[in-house]
Amino acid sequence: MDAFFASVEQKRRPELVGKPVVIGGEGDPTRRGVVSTASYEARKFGIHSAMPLRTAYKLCPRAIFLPVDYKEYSRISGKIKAILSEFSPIMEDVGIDEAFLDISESGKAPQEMAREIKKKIEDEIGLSCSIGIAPNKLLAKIASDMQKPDGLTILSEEDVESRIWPLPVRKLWGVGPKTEAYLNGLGITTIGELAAVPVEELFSHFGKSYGQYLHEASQGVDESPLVTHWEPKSVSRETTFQADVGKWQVLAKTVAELTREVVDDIGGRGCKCRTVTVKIRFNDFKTLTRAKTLAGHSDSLEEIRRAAFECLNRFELKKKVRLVGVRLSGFRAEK
DNA sequence: TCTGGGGTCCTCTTTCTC
DNA sequence: TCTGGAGAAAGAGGACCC
Repeated sequence: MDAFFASVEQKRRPELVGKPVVIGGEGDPTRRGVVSTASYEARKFGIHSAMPLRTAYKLCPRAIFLPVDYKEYSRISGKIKAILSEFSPIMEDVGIDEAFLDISESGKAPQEMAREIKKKIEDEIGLSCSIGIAPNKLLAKIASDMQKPDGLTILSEEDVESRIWPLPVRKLWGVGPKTEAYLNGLGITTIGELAAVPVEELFSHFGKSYGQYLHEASQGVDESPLVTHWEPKSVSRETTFQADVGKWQVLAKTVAELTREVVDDIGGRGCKCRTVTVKIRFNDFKTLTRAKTLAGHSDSLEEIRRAAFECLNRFELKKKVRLVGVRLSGFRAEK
C-alpha cells in the first residue's frame, strides 16, 4: 500500500487530502515517538519513516501530526488481504500493508491481474497500491518499489543486469544501514558491483549464510517459497518513558504491567511460554537484555512475573532508563 | 539533542551433559 | 579420578523488516 497509515487517515478525513500528514506515536510532536508513515506531501519536506517526531516537526511545523490508530489500519488491512486472497489462495502476509501472491497457477496474464487488483482495492477501499510482478519474491519486492505510488512494474530475469544492477545495494531486502556502510567501505555501492564480487570474498566478510544470500540476491536469485502460515515465536511489550526514569519503583511497576499484558496475550492465544526476557534501554541508548528459562512451560502470571523480576534485578541500574520491555518465547500450545 | 514498537533470524559465548 | 571434547541448550547482542 502507498503511504498506508497516512492514506487511511486522508481517506476518512478528506480535509487532509493534499496536505502534509505525519502518523506516529501519540500524534504529539513535542513528545517522544517516531514517524510511522508520512504522506507524500510530508515527504517533500524530508520527513520519512523512523524519524523522530520532533525532527519531523522542525522540518515541517505546519504538518498535521496524528496518533497511530492500529486498530483501524488492521481492520482496513484485513479487507485488503481478503481481496487479495480472492486472486490467489497462495498468499504471504508481510506486515500490515504488504503481501506476496503466487499467481503462477492462475492461468491469467499477470499484468491483467495486477490491474484488476489495483482497481478492486481502489473501488472498494479507496486506496492506491503499488504492485511488482516478477519470477521471485526478491525481485517482486524491488519491482513494487520502483514506481511508487500507484505503480505497476514488471521484472524478468533478463532485466536484472539493466534494471537491478544499477541500483544501490540498500535496495536489496536484508541490506540495512550497517551492511550498506560496510559494503560502501569495500568500494561496493551498487548491486551490480556486489554481483561482481567472488562469493568466497563475501563469505570472508559476512560469513557463509549471509554471504551466500548476498551473492544470490545480487544476481536476482531467490528460491524462497511463500510462507502462507506461521505461528508467533515470541510476544513482547515495551514502552519508552516520556522522561528517563531513575527510580526502581517506577521500573518495577512498569515491568509488572508489561508482564501482565504479555501473559494476557499468550493466554488469549492458548499457549504457554518457557523463556522470559526483560529489556532495558539506558539514557545513552545502550540496550541490554536478561533472560530466564523456566523449569517448564507456564502461563501463570505469578510465576512469569517472578522470573521477570529476577531478570530486572540482574541489571546494574547506574544510569537512567528510557525504555523497558518484557518478552515471552519458547511457546507450546496448551492442550 | 534525538533516536517507537512489534517481530524474525543469525552469530557468538557460556553452560550443561554425556 | 581427572581431563577433554562434542553437541545441545541457554543467554546475550545485533541487524533487519514493517
